[in-house]
Amino acid sequence: MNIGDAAAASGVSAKMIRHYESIGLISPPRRTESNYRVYSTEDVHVLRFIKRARTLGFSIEKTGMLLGLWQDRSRASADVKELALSHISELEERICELQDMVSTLKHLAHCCSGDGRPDCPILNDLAAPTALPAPPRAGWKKIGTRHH
Amino acid sequence: MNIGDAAAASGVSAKMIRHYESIGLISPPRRTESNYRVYSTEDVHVLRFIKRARTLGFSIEKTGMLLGLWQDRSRASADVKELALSHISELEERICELQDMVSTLKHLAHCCSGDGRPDCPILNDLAAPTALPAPPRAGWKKIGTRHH
DNA sequence: CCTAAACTTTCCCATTATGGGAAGGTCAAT
DNA sequence: ATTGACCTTCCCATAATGGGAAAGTTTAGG
Repeated sequence: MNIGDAAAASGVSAKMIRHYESIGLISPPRRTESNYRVYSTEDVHVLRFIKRARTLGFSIEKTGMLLGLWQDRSRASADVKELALSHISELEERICELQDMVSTLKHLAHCCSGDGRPDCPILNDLAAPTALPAPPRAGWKKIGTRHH
Repeated sequence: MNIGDAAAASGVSAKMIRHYESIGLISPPRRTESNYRVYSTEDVHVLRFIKRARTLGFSIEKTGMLLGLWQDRSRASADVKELALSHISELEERICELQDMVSTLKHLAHCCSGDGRPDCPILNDLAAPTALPAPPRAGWKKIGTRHH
């Protein structure tokens, strides 16, 4: 099967198949005499595995680890589970960050009349002098006082 | 004030201040005779505004729009609100996607014994032949049958 | 006054994952 | 033989950020 067929059969674009090969996620397939890549149904299984892992949000690096575990018949399921759990944690952290943004924005939007008048609590919030963790370094010089 | 001070006062790194200038998000500040960028406290306000917008997850492009509205005294708060609401929608969509991943993964991890045995529902799921929307193109040729 | 440290400048490169597109070779069907 | 659909490699682009080099500037200490 050529790369286009493997792409259609796996859901991974031809472009990405070549990319995965170039970064070593999958091994280079054999080639026809005319240099076309040739894939087996086994290769397609691997590509689907990758596709599914990516769909679940695993980075390519972690996908590679999962692939390694998958192909290691003597793996411990504990290793896989650990990978999955740490990934869940990362996802949940990102969710929290996004939820924080949403709740702040919802509050601001709720307070905004949303009519033709210019006054806007959303802009006011964005423009509010936020207390920074580290205050400016020792008194800045006034601008325009330096001459060389 | 030099760029380092503006960075400390705004929470935006010097690197990013230059970057924002290069993409036109902020206007080029005047320079000293020795070519150092000079910032006013007004510039710092702008940078803080950007920082806050970025913290709330607005893309740089949308941040630029917000900045434009902020500086337009005759804006309608409805425009700002619309921007905010559409941003909220995007965030919520991303949250949903992440939550889908998490719930699938939690289910799989729950089903995984996580011990020393190799059998693992997580890997089984990843390896499961997923039904693809578009099936492979008309019957692939068997491999290795082509000779030129 | 000189030197060293701290700062600034520009420029290039890396990241993550994906796609677009060009230029050229190959294959299959008309 | 021509045409259209493939394939190949190579370069570039995205979004936002940072790292680091090489060179110039400023400032503080001695």
